[in-house]
Amino acid sequence: MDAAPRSPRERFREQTRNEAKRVALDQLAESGPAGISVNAIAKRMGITGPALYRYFENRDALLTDLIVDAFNDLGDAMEAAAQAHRRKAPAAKVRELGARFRAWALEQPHRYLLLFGTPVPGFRAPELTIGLADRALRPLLDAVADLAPDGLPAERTAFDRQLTAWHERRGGSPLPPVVLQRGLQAWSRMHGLISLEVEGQFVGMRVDPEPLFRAELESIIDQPWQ
Amino acid sequence: MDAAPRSPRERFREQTRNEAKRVALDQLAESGPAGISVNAIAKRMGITGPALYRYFENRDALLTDLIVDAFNDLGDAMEAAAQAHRRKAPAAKVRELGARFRAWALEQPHRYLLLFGTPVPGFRAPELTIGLADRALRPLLDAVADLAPDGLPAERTAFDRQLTAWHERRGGSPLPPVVLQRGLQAWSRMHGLISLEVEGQFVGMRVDPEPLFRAELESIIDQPWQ
DNA sequence: TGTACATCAGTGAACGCGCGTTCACTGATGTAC
DNA sequence: TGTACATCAGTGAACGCGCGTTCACTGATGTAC
Repeated sequence: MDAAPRSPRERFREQTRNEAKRVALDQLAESGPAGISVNAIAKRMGITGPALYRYFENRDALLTDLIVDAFNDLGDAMEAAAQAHRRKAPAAKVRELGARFRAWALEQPHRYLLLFGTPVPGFRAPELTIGLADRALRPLLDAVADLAPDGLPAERTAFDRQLTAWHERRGGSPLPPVVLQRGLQAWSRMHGLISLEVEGQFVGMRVDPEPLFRAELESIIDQPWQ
Repeated sequence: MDAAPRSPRERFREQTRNEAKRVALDQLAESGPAGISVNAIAKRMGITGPALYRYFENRDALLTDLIVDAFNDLGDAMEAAAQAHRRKAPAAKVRELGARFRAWALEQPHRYLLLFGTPVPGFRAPELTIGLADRALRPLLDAVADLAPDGLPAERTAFDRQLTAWHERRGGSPLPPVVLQRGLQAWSRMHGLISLEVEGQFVGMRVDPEPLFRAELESIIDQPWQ
């Protein structure tokens, strides 16, 4: 988006900002959201705490940045995968995009939790994350929509209306409510398994979540459209 | 389990302990896990921080207590529901138990997150919670198992073996792996929707998660056994 | 190319805060004779 | 029933810690003439 950094000083600023964010992610991975502390990050970078205030207005601004970056990163990954598999059949697309989503989450679980986990206490995510989240999930929801046959019924219930309104707000071209519901179902099923996995629930059970995940994707693909 | 409190002093101790835990849950609801602080709880109770050390060895012991209580409470609720609906058909049982699970989670979302949410940073849940979690989920998994027809195939893959081993460890009588998988699927689908709901993801979308949840229960009931 | 000045990254001291936890104590409550 | 003693809930001071954030400063880097 932005043009390349202009002056050397600007370039330097950007480097430092990025390093701070990288270190913040390390802290997040090691100590959870509470570990993202201005002083701790600065110490790791070999500078003093107050120096960081040259780069971020305050701790919340830094946190917001991390979240925005993570959504963008996930969004990039999902769009790249959509692009890579664009010629495949809808079912195959769902498999690929689902796998990509899970892979992204497992590569950096702490980041996944930052986006979809328990809200960081005392931190109110800004409105803009709604749009970002939508971008990250859209390719998969589109692939699910492609599974649908023609001739599905239009709006019938109040719930259907909510779905349609939501879809309109995000600027989607009209789709039957059942399709939208299936999209949310896909998201929720993936999230259920991934969050249990990322939180370590399967470790104690000594069960590999991967086949479970694949089965959930198949269940989305195979589920009849009544 | 335990006999009634013996002396007046013991009774008093138990009262204070319970009040501390009640206040801790209030703090949890208001400020997240980080809000569960010895000093803050004591202040709310109108005593000083150190006084609480008469009742809990340290902060972690208090947290552990909260988790154990919550698992037991959920376990009680699920077993009571299983008892109440014991004469119904399997599908109806799954509906009732699923609804009970969600209701419990929504009644006290912070407690649900304490059990199934992002692990509290720096806090290692003791082994015993595994057994407690199992008790809480068992009635529902049993109901799902009751849905299964006879003659399902036995162990075939390495994954099947993991499922069987897990089920054996929890002391269950033999069941086909597909059935065990279906049970985990039910758990994961419920958790996916509930955790998204509890974290407020549906608020911004203005979509009511309740029909989605009911649809997920139906999907568990209707899913073919291949 | 050389000097004068403006910019700005980073420092170190300081602020008030809340945290978990220990310790020696006071004073009320319960127990034994 | 009355006294002597033991138990134990709760206090208040203190510990060291890390937090976010401000402020006046130093000194290096970049810019303009």
